Amino acid sequence: MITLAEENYLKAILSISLNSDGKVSTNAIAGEIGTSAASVSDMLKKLQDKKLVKYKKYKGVSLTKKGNSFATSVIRKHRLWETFLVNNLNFDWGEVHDVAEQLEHIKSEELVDRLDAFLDYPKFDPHGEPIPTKDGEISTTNTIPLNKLSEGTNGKVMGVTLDEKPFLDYLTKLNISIGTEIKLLEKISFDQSISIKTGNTKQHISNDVAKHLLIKTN
Amino acid sequence: MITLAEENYLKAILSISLNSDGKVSTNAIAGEIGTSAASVSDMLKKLQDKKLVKYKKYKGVSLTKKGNSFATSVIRKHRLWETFLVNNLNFDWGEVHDVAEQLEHIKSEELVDRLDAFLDYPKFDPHGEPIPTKDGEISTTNTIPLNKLSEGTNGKVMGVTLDEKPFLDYLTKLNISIGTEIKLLEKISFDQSISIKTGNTKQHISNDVAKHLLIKTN
DNA sequence: CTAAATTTTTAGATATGTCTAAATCTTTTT
DNA sequence: AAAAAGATTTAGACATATCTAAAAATTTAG
Repeated sequence: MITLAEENYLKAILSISLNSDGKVSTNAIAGEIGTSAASVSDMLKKLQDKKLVKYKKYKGVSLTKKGNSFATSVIRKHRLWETFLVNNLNFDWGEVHDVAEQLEHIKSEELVDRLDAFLDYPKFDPHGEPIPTKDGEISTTNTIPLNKLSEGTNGKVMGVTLDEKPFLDYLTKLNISIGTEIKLLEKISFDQSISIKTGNTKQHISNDVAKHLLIKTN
Repeated sequence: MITLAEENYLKAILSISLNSDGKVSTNAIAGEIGTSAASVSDMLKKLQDKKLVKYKKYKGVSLTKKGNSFATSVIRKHRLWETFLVNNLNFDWGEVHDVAEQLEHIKSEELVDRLDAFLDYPKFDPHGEPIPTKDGEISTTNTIPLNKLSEGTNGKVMGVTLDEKPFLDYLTKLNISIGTEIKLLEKISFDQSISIKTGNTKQHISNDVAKHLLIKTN
């Protein structure tokens, strides 16, 4: 049996490896989970024993096929539950993360499958993130972060890559959500901040915000 | 913070005290939870420290107002989730217990309230058991167990008091569910088994089955 | 290419919740 | 009312998952 803590470690390792390449470091995991490097070290040994990760001391870690499958399944559950919370229980997209973090650990294949059917097999969650299928496939989209666009380009917001309330609340305040049309007006080289136009409004946002907005160009 | 194990103990204590009076014994709790009397003893001390139960060594235990409130809340969540699973995810009434045992521990007031609204404030769960309201009120019904009815009486099944798959599957096989009209034909004094008529079918069931069927007489 | 800085691991504790076996208290039986 | 039976508690372990502090390995910098 896989425990709740183990599931969280696997999910963290998968998250990190999706945004970087090569082995995942102990410190990166500690940062992601919010625990000490010592605890991570301990846990990596346990995950190794269970054949969920490949781990060499001081050399970082990577998921085995089995570990990847568990991690993907947790992400699938998380995103399906977020979809349910927003679509059916009328939660705001900034309010669902913490509850979904709990719901993702409910153990029942049948439940996940039926929830998926109830939601009519959604492909993306309320943040525009792809929902892995039952077989673990994650659809990719040809989107790029807003901060990588060149000046004068038009596009549409397809997703956000940060699921934290302060960030999502700020986007709501800026009138930005999934589907919003955005034109990149100007990039300031000094601090990488950018000017954008949404509707008839000109706004200025930091690079930290822009890098978490996934854009599909027109 | 109240832990998952503590919630289960409180729920068990409430369940037992609803079906008996006076203090709840260590052994009864051990039986309900499926653990040893020693573990129960340990846990009762912790619950006492948290002011969730009143406990005197060797003298049994009872819930404080605070403990009762937590326990009722867990039962509320359990029954709301069972309702969701049956009504919306098309689970059979015998399949929902184990999943609901997990879902009942999800921590979010907001989630429970919104689920309640989504389900349109149901008063009874799929087994006919009353769902406590947000303020902890549990509606009572004037039903009696089938084995307490007198011969010749007609009535309708309003609920079952056992949420276990083998029992519920057997009822399904007997064509008995919530709403079924039943006439008690004969009580056998030897083993307290009874003959009943449902629709045009005569059937014979044991006292163990009959005592878990709640009947409202016509 | 050594020395300092950083990262990672080990060692030793702590908290939770469980267990078995033994001791103690309570209830029942004779 | 003493002995036996039953229920409950204590004592001592164990597993999980965490922590801090110290040690060891690796990486970076001069």
